[in-house]
Amino acid sequence: MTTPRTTRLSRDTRESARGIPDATVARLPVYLRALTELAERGVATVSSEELAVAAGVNSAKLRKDLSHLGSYGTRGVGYEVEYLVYQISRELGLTQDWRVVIIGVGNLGHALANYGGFASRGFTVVALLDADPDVVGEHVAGLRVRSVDDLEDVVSGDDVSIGVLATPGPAAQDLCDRLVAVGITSVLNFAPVVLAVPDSVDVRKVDLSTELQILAFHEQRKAARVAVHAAGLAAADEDAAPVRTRVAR
Amino acid sequence: MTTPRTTRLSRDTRESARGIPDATVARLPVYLRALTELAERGVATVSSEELAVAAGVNSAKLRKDLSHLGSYGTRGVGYEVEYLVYQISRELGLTQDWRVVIIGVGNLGHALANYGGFASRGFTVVALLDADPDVVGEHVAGLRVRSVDDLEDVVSGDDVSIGVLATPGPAAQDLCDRLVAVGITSVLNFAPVVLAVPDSVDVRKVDLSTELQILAFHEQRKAARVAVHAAGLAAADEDAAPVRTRVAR
DNA sequence: GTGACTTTGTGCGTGCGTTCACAAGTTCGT
DNA sequence: ACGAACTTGTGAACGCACGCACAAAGTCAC
Repeated sequence: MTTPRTTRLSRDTRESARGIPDATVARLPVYLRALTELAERGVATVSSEELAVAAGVNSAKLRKDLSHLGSYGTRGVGYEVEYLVYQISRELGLTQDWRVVIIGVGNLGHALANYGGFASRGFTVVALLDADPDVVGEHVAGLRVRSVDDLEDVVSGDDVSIGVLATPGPAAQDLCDRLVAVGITSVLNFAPVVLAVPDSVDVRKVDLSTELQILAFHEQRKAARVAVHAAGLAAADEDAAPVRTRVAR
Repeated sequence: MTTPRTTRLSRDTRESARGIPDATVARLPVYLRALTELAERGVATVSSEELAVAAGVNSAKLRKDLSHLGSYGTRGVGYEVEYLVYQISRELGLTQDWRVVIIGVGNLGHALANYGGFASRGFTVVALLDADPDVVGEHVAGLRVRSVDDLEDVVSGDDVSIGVLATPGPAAQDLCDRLVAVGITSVLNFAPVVLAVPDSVDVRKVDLSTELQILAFHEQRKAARVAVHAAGLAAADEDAAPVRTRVAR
């Protein structure tokens, strides 16, 4: 979701050779994390039911997801943890190192640069860029912050494939355009804007404010339901009637 | 998706009177943001097509989404921006103030506490909690960081309805349990763990590492496709033959 | 080797979400 | 007043995803 959810990731809906459904891909990292934990605890084998509980999904769904990667389980036994970790990692492309550039070293950029989860999974932050001259030159997470003016140099020179935008909203589209122009094809966007990119570029958006608003909606609905129950059905009818007038405006 | 997807938000699938599909709810904040921008630019009226472009969705989908809220458009004209902003805000529950507590004031917690998008949309951070004695007592975003020991006091005393977990993974489940115990029914989880909660509690998870891994998958697939094309169809056929399984699977 | 037991892999029905395409309603020019 | 142009709201078709339920395949005890 997704959702949070996704932006333009299914430009090619044709079921390709190893066509793994997007919904499955989105869950693989969760499985991977659960499996890694199991491995660290020394667990050698796991059933779909156990893993499903750990990942917070239905066991049938888990099995179907894994079946898209191949038949890596053993009936009557389960899945070998280490082996499955490797297979999922390979499928996700985590057996190679991905070079990442983070643009925007404010509060969020700091957090991202220091986030251990990146480095631990084959992602290497190769550069931090910021537009603020006061920030440029600072050392964050072992890297010297460089100016956004160097964007083209950094991305072209080094073999960077993923750009992370942690800037204020207004700056994001321009920087995104520049990233795309230098050949970046994957962008993780934390700025509160909808980025326009060519079809060949994948964008995923993470929006804190959006998530809170979705929670607020459900929270409100829960509160309303309780209120209706408390007030009885008569009150609910009163509410429903005026809504019809509102349709006519 | 997206994507960052959702955890157990459809416990009650029954299409209620105002039953708005989850997929629609997830997009309303995006529409709201686009509309707010238009309003600030002084735009009075917008067509579904224009708004759809601004929000990065299909115009038919946009119209269907909005139709779930009621008939707020005018045929031949479009939607009145201010009015639509109000209607969506009301539907999302943003006309009331939601009180939020942030737990974990590390890099990410700092970023969250200082994030303008919260306050601007009816969310008030009423407390920051941390387990680290060195952090407790610091002032962040105009609030004094308090100890997690005060969690129960803070949440019960004040009328807090949403908890944000920005702690390391291992601490999250315990803190979540305590939040639930004191009556919190909505949790936004940044910790890299799958939280176990009662059905009555909504959890949304934001996972930076997951997002990057999904991007890596697509990036890898793009690279693979290019490689096949570059190698020519002969090579592709060689591949295809053994993978006749590819067709029949 | 055989039968009881466990667990995977998947065919199938169902429901949700997306998109098309068009009727219904509104404005504008003449 | 009327027709052309526009735009919303929605019926209907389609496709994807989920989850049930079971056959296939393996293990274990004896």
